[in-house]
Amino acid sequence: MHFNIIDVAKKAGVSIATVSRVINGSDKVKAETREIVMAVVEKLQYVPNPSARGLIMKRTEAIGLLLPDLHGEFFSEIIRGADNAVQSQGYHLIVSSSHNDPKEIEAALRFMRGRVDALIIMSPRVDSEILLANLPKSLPVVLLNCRTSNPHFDTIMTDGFGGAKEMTNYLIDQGHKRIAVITGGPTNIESQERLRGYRTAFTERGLVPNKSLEFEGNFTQMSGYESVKEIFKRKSVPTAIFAFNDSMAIGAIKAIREEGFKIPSDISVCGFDDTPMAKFISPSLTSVHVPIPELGEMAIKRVFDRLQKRTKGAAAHIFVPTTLAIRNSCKKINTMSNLEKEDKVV
Amino acid sequence: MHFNIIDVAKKAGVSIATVSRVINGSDKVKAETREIVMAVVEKLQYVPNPSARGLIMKRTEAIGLLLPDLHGEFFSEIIRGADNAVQSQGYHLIVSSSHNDPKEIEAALRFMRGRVDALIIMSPRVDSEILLANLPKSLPVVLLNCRTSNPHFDTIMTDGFGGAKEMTNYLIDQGHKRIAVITGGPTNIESQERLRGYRTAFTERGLVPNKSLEFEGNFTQMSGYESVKEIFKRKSVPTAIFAFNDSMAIGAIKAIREEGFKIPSDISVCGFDDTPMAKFISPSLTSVHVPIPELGEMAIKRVFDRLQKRTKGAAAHIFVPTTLAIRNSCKKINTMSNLEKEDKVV
DNA sequence: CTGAAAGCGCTTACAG
DNA sequence: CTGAAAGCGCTTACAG
Repeated sequence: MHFNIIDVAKKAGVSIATVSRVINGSDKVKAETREIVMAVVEKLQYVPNPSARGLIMKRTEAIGLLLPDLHGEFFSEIIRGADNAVQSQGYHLIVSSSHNDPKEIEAALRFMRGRVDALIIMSPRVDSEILLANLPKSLPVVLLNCRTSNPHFDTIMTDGFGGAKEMTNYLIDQGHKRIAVITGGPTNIESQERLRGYRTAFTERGLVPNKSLEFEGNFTQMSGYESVKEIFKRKSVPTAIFAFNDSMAIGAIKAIREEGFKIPSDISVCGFDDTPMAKFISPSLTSVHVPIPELGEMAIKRVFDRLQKRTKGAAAHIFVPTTLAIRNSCKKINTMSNLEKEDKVV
Repeated sequence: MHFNIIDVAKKAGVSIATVSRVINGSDKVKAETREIVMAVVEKLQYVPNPSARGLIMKRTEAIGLLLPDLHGEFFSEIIRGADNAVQSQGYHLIVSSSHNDPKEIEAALRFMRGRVDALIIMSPRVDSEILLANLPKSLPVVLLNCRTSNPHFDTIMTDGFGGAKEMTNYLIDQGHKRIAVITGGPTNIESQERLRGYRTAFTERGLVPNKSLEFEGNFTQMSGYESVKEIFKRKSVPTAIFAFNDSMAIGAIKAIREEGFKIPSDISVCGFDDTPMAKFISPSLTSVHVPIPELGEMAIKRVFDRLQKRTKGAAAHIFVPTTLAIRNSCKKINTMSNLEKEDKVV
């Protein structure tokens, strides 16, 4: 049903070697011959078998992208950036997602092997680090926001520590003292970094971060919502809530309103990532801006550098700074009115 | 650097045929032999070359998913549903996105050919239909929300017409007469269906749909925002705005508020798709519920049915009904107060 | 400029 | 139960 190179060769009256040369744009083919072959290729809609090609050329023209999850806008923005960058090079992206436990990651890694020329991995779970060590040395790999103990790989790291610290400082500067955080869980490296930044902001000012204000979420809207419900069971409510991503912030906002509080006048809320959604919700969400599609682009660029041997040297470790996107969901604290609220909740 | 089947055979002291049998779980291998081979496989971390395998077996254990775009939560939810279904069968998903013009679709299709055992295609752009005709007949294909003139393919269609009609009727029942829509553009089949549903709701009641209330968006938040800005330049403001997806509804809400109107008391807003976000924003968004991850799952299920020859017969055409998710962004109209608003805007 | 032939790494009848 | 050999569809030195 599919035509192969022999069919084309026969129909064009040449050898398969010549067909191959035409397909691959070799310059040592007579123009006339090329035209004959091309005409047959067109007519037969011939496309070379990628397996046969991959087998002999050891090149697949595909880049693998391994993603942990697919909730919210964050990962689709990563894919968007990566796909654009890849397509501009005539390559293709093979995305594999929903990998949260080591077994699945291993299966995905095995699958990718031999099917891609390079790999971009986002594996924020700490315990999946070991798997990465098993990757063949010959395969260019870029680790995106992974724990970075293996210096063999190129890495790109968002400054989660700095971003969270800056945001926390911003809140403290606004007079907030009781600042709750909703994390992304203890095994998530990005969450760990952000938590470290949050705590450091306090200690650098001689304050003591209050661990009872650290709540565990999992980056979904629902977990932001539920964490806030949890927060409101406590004796005193914080004046600000810092969710470690925008999805949880949105969930938090809903819960806060259900409890009868206004944002930002009663409670300030901020997020992390600055997904496209952030500026559209109301109040518009103050968030730590991460250049998300650019992250995907950078990873792809780095991969192509490796592939084209432009960089044979040591692994690069790129550190991506974050900025504060200040909008309307946080407000300078009015100490008096806040105390009133706390009373109300007891 | 990579070991191949010959390395394993040598090290295990058997032929490559035996290694192959062990790898593929053939039952005609002595248990003892199998163990020896497996031990070597483990030690060498041997993984069969997928190109060689694909070349001879004509099976890749991958399903292709062709997506038009990647904005918002809709497509990532599709991927999520599909990936889950695929993984449960030991298969893998190859996602290719950002294909909006026929050239890119063609490139993606060519790339997929030979790399996947089946294909799921979302190509809502009308003019890309021709490309699909060129797909090899031997490849199982499921068309997801595509124009469905080619009866050769399996199709899955969301009831955009019915959903939009139902929503429009709901708004009319609430007393709305001036209901603006923000579409997804004239070449998008899903938008066309929804627009048809919207118009039909009016005509079935003996009303005439007002074309000056149809605004063109492109499914992004920003286009929802800008469409509303456009709407407010008109002499009289509608009492309800029906955005053809949730992202545009969220953009619309922002713009409406900037113009000083309240939702839903001044203007009702509703969306389409019912993405996870919808219930979390405020006011919670009334939307046409589409079972998004299930759409991905259904497509995969259908593909496996084909692959396993369970269904050799004619193509299936699955029609997925939608339901109304009524929340707090739409309100029964108060005619008086609305007239006041219209005056205010002139 | 073109063709015959080797070889990429696997699977699978075919013998034994 | 196991091995030798053919063949999947391509590319690429090697001759000519």
